[in-house]
Amino acid sequence: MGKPRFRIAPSPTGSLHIGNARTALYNFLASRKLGGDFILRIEDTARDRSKIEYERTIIDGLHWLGINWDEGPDLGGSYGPYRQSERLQIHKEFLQILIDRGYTYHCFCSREELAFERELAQKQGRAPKYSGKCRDLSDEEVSSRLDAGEEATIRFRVEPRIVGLDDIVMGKIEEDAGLWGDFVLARSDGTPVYNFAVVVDDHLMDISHVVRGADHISNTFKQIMMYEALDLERPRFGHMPLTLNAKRQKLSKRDGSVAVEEYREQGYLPEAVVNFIALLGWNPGDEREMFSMNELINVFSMDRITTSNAIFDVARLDWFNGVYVRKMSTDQLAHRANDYLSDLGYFSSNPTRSSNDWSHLNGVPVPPHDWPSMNYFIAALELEKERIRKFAELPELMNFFFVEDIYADTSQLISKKHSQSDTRAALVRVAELVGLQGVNKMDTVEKYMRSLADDLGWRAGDLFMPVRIALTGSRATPPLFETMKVLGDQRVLHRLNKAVEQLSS
RNA sequence: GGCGCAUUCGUCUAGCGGCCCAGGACAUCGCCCUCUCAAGGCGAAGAUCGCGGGUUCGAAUCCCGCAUGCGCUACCA
Repeated sequence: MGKPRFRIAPSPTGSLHIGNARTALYNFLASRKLGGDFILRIEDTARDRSKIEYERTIIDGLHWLGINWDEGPDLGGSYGPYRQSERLQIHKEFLQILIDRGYTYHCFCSREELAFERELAQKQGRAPKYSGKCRDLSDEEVSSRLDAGEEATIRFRVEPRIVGLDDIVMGKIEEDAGLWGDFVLARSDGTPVYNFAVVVDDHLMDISHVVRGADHISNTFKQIMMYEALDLERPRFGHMPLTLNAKRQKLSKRDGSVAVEEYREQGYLPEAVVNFIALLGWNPGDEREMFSMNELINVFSMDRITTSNAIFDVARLDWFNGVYVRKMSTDQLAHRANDYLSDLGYFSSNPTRSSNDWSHLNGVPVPPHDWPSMNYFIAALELEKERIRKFAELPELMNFFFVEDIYADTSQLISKKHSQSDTRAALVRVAELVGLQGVNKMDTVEKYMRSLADDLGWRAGDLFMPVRIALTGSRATPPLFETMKVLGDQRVLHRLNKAVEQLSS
């Protein structure tokens, strides 16, 4: 046997699902850890649900996460083609082997007939398995019905016995094939069914390890039987537990954010998503929990994959993301945030490009003005950095840095402990102070502000809050004086005066 | 209904016969820090290890039942 070869075989029936991403990640990690190959195969078996644009989304999503493969529809490779739909001929050849060896038979039962039988069985409390009605049709009958143009599927003759496997994560498991009934290998239009195609493809692609979701366990038993009928060496199988939603069901499209794309859109960092997902069903055996992709490759091992399903808890993802945000250099963070915001049309370091402004967030229609430089953005971001959980929060958090006029609620503007006119007078004095001192000397501004509060007989906090509201429109902001420094004299004065004006009426 | 797999704090998990009347992390709550919000520090609360039987001197850990959950049960993948 050659080197370890892993694969992921998503079907392009939707964008990259979080569960698929996790399966991909584990396969990727295992392949890198073992110095093997990782293959992407698109399971697009000619179906109404498969769409080529989803293939693109899946590839993009995987790349975004930092997962790369050695062979795939986009890269090629010596085991191609890597789209299942392009392997039809190959599948048919292998199907012919099975037919020649007598493992199959033609089935003329109609879908309606089958559905009816299934329903009946359900109603009577019997296992709904195929009756085997067409199993022993004579060769003459088969060929004459075929000649007459009757449609037929090809079924696999299941010989009742116990099928067992030694699963990488589940251990030894088995199932009684006697319960199955003969299953379909090829549809009446001649196209092979997934369960058969995987076997052929995995074999031809020399896959050594098939690691996939536990929802494939039943399939695996059937596939094992086909490997044997085809007389092929089978790969090692590993079935990993599923990712469940908060209602403890298999994560599905209706659960909202199940697509990796959505997390990207909400401004999560891919390294945080990877870290979080890696720990959903696997752990290093000690209490470490922060891992870069490379560290994951180093410590990953398949025998530490958990056996029970895990619920996807966004709160934990949020925490991971916050940690990564804080850990990153502000420069780097700024570039990432900038890209994110630009994509949303919010912000561009190139002033001529965007016509968007930040002000729609509080409903005040202010035209864009004074387009900030990257340095200004970085300075502002530096202050917000430890308050960010994901980039989607950025506009709300940083809004006040970028609009000309912020909206300050008059009642919020008035110090809780003091009257409107007293607050107004206090703000006038703050404005004088700023006008005199300049906001850049932050340390002294703070000193002066504190002594001003003393003069007024106010507690410092009672003075700072109205100023904060006047400058930012919010009660929750970065430290006041640093914020003033970033805003600069002009903005600070302008806003202070506005607030004074507002309090005058 | 049948079959398969799973079952430790709300969530992710550690644990593979004595170190566990169960450890860590997220979330929650409290305190400290503090100009607000965060971040950070400290602390609290939170799991009769799904239930019932065994085995054993001793079980979260092994065995058997039951319950629950999830998955599969298609001419879907």
